[in-house]
Amino acid sequence: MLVAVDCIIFGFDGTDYKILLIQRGFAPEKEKWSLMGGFVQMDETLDEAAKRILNQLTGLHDVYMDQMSAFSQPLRDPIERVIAVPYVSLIDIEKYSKQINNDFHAKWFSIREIPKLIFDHGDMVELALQQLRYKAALHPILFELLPEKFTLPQLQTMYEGLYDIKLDKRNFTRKLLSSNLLHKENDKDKSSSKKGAYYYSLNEDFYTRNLSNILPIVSKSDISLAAE
Amino acid sequence: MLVAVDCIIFGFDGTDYKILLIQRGFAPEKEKWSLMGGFVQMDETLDEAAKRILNQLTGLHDVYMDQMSAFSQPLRDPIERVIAVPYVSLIDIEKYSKQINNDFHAKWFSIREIPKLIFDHGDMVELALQQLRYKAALHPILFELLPEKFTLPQLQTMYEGLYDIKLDKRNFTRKLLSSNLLHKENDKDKSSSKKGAYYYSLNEDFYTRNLSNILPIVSKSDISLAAE
DNA sequence: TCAAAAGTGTTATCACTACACCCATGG
DNA sequence: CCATGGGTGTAGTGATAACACTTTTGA
Repeated sequence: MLVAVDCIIFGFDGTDYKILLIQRGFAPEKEKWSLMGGFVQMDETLDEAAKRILNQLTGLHDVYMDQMSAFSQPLRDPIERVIAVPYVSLIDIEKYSKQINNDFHAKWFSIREIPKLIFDHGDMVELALQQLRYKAALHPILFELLPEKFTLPQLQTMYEGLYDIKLDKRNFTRKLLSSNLLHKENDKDKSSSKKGAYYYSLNEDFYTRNLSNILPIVSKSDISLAAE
Repeated sequence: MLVAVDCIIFGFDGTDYKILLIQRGFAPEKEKWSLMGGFVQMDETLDEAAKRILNQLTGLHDVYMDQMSAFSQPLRDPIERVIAVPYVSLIDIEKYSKQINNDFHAKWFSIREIPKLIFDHGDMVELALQQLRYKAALHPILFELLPEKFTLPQLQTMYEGLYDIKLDKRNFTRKLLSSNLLHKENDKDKSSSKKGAYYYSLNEDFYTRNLSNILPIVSKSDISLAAE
């Protein structure tokens, strides 16, 4: 029996959530779009395999990764029995584009326009999104999608996009600022307005201490449909 | 590479949380205490394997089961490479004792007195408990541990035991009753007091609809230490 | 009759929601 | 000078937390 790891790699470009897909260079399903994946080697853990595979594609290290439930339908891969363990990763889309590895013909797709994927990769993506919505409502993980410095309007757009909701600017700002997660910078981002929006950065200490704590950003009613 | 499933089976006896362990009848680690487990067959999914293995030991069907993250240290099993996928199950301890299968020398252990387990099973149990605490704080899953009819004091003891906290009886009652999860029966349980406590049963419809929704029973501060 | 557990209300505090105007700037 | 997006405060409402006495009944 083989065990594989598949990476669902999320990015956010300021407007849309994207996932990174590759075009398979080998049979079966050559040329079809697929998640980046690979077999687990005899001397590595699943986490190590996932890191290795993500690094192969993106060149990135130290990326947020989260193991999902295994996919184990006996016939999910028509050639042989492969149990797949998907990993959700969140990356800063800008960091990636600097380190791109073109061997895999990778491309970002908006999550609203995902092509048909091989095997059960489509289900994996759907589940990954559900889980992202669930988890992001309780824990401040979405910061992983942003660059070091970001603005409050960017942050808000990111949350609004994930749940397809409108949030109140004032309430959102208050909640985030009172969370102690943010550190205000002195400079502004003027790319999207004339006035400019102040940059913020993560309070790293506080962030790592609180990643596993419950710290809801959106309200319960917004996530009820997205439960794990 | 082999893939195995291990079952962490929780029960609650009215006072303590217990897990069901077996005494291994074969090498390696013969006679040592261990989780009930088994290899995944070529024609079954992981969920099916977990159900099969749980049924072998307990005789039970339709049990709450939840897949955890895989354990994949290359040397976790000294004989050969086995990736283990643990499953948390919650069962009504009374139902089990009626259907006990003695082939496996199974025994309930209080979670405060768990013996040394083989391989990394001890870590699995610890992680399972953490996850149970996390999940039970957000979703009404602990009912799976109780018989059809139960009392509010029982329920409260169960929550208090899991988090090692004291809850206010009035606030707890109010929260549970306002949740719509419970249906009051006409009879009382007189086994633990002279006055007797009314039995309640689950509103099944509402329960299944809301299992995946967020419905906190204990407060955030109680679960912060137990995050996934 | 009394010991032991069950049941029941009220108030204060805190978190969440809704809502509208002024500010700064580049063009 | 004006169009555009950024920034800020307050009041009402609902949820949570703290708190103590009465009821029932078997022994």
